[in-house]
Parts: sequence; structure tokens; C-alpha cells
Amino acid sequence: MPTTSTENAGTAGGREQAYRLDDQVGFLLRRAYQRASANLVEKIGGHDLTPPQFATLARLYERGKVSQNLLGRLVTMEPANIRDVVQRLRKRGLVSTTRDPTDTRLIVVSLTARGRALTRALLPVEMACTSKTLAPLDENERKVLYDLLRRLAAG
Amino acid sequence: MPTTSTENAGTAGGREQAYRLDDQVGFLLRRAYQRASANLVEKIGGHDLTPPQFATLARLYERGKVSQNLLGRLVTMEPANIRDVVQRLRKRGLVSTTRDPTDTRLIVVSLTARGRALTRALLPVEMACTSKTLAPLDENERKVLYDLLRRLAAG
DNA sequence: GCGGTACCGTTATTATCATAACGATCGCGC
DNA sequence: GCGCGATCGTTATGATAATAACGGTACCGC
Repeated sequence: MPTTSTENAGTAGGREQAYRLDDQVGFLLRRAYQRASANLVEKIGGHDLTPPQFATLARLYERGKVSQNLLGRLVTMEPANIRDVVQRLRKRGLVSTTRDPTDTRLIVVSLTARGRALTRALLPVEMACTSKTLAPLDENERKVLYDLLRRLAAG
Repeated sequence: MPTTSTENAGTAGGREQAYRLDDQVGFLLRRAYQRASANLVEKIGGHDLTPPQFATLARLYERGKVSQNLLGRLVTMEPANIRDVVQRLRKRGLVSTTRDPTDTRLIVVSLTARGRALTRALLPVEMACTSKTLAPLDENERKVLYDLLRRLAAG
């Protein structure tokens, strides 16, 4: 039978697709994320905020109070992980938590005044950081990149 | 003066560049990497190999024996991190380590016979995984993505 | 009502990852 | 030769991640 996928064709006449680690998307994505993350930490690290922590604050800033579980989904973190992040932010007085009265299971997370002020102050900083990370690309290339990454993330 | 960057212009007449978390490269890259990583773990996780572990094996497969420190640079891992990875792979008999006689500081890492066999067997698996991750993109878009990601990672 | 299913939060375990501080060795310059 | 900066590996600490297992709660069908 003919090859049905993009796999190599074994001993068939097709040219072998040689393996190279530098040609694997996962490896490239990891390296690119390392760079972007380093840029953010450099600019925002003075406030002891990691990229996931800032993403959590930014999401709360956009959405207002949401349940801890939904918040996790909004920043693609597992329940166990968003729990830890919320806990750290709460210890620093940047977010506060209450129980939803109509659904006792839910922990509702919201920004404190301090958290909102800090987040608002740092939004332009992260935008500048994004610009710095994207510096090697021109305007059109950035648009293309965003489109491709969004489609990859969506699966 | 006219706006000189993509920054917002404060109170000036320019349209404000609104912040959106979903428009930050770092966030998009993190999500895309999560997807790629999940795909790899799904296919290769049965062997209890994480993406960084497999990257390490693949690099050794490509390069032969190299020092632990250089190996770390070849997979973009800090000395403290590549140390842990090498240690785990060594405990499982996939790599072995020796001291460089001419430079006592260096720990030379190389694949064992088992490690080489396992890596060789898994190379096509990761290539298939890369194809799966890239499934939403056509051939030309993949080339563009690779170019953009490489330039981002290079800084 | 009631029972089962689905969902939420927690705990535990394991692996990444970055940073800082430290001892040991190498190699260059003088 | 010899010292001193640079490099290599290690340790420690703290944060991110995925997974599995568990108890508690809500909701839906009957």
C-alpha cells in the first residue's frame, strides 16, 4: 500500500527525511520561549513577578473576579499549578480570595487595590518587552507569527 | 514629536495600543510549547522520557561524546539543570560519564549501547510528533514558522 | 427526593528551569 | 614558575509544570 502519512517510507524509493534536533518544533518553541521569558524577567523581575504570575494578574485585570479553576484555564495552568500561583500572589497581597456563596466549591479570585495598581503600572512594561522580543521581525512578520502560533496552540 | 515606536502615545492624539494578554508573544509561545510538549509526551512518554531528556539524548546521538557543560549549551540548559538530566539518564543506563584526562574539570557524557538503540528507535517517533504538532500548517507556513522562530531564539 | 456523574480544590510526587554562591581546576600573562 | 581570572561542576533555593489520587460539592435524570 502507498504511504498514508508524512512518515518516511522505510526502504521504499522515497528520500529519507533526516532527523535533526534543530528541526523539531518543540525544541524551537522551547528556545523561543526561553528568550521571551528572559526578556520579561529582566524588565519585570525587579518586582519578583514571574511570567506566569504576571499572566495571572493580567487576566484578572482583564476579566475581574473569576473562580480559581477558570482562572487556571484562562492562563493554561493545571488546577494544582494555578493554586500555587494564587497562593503566592495572595501572600503578597496582590490578590484576594472568597468563597462563592451559591457554589461552595468555587474559590473566587480578584485583584486587591495594590494588585490592580501594580498590574496597571506593568502593562506597558510587558508591551515594551513584547516589542523587544519581536525586534528581529518586521511588522508583517509579527502578524504572520501570531497567526501561526495561535493556530499551533489551538491544535 | 511623532511617535517613534509601537508604544502608546500617552495623551497624544495617537490611538492607544490596548494591552491584551493574548497579544503578548511570551504567552503565545508558552501555549504553543505546551501543545508541542504534550504531543511529545503522549507519544514518547511511555518510555518515561521528557522533552528535555530526549533532546539531550538526540544531541548526544548527533554529536557523540561531549562535556556536560557543552552538552548543556547545545540544548540550552543551565549547568545546574543539565547536571540533573544527565544524572537521571545515567541512573537509567542511557548515558555514561567519564572524566577527561587532559582536563580534570570536564565530565564527558556519551550514550550507552542501550541509550543509542533507544534514541535511534525514537527519532522517527519524534519526527512524527513534530508533524502532528505542525498539522494545522501547510508546507510553506511551516518553513516560515521555522524561520521566524529561529530568528526570535537568536535574538 | 436520591443516586450517580461531573466538577472543584487539594495533596503528593517528579521533573524543569533560573539564579546565586561555592570549591576546584585550567590557562594565560607576567 | 606563579598568580589570577575564567571555566566547570555542584549545591541550595524557589518557581513552574504535569500527573494521579482523594474528599467535597453541585447538578441532572429518574
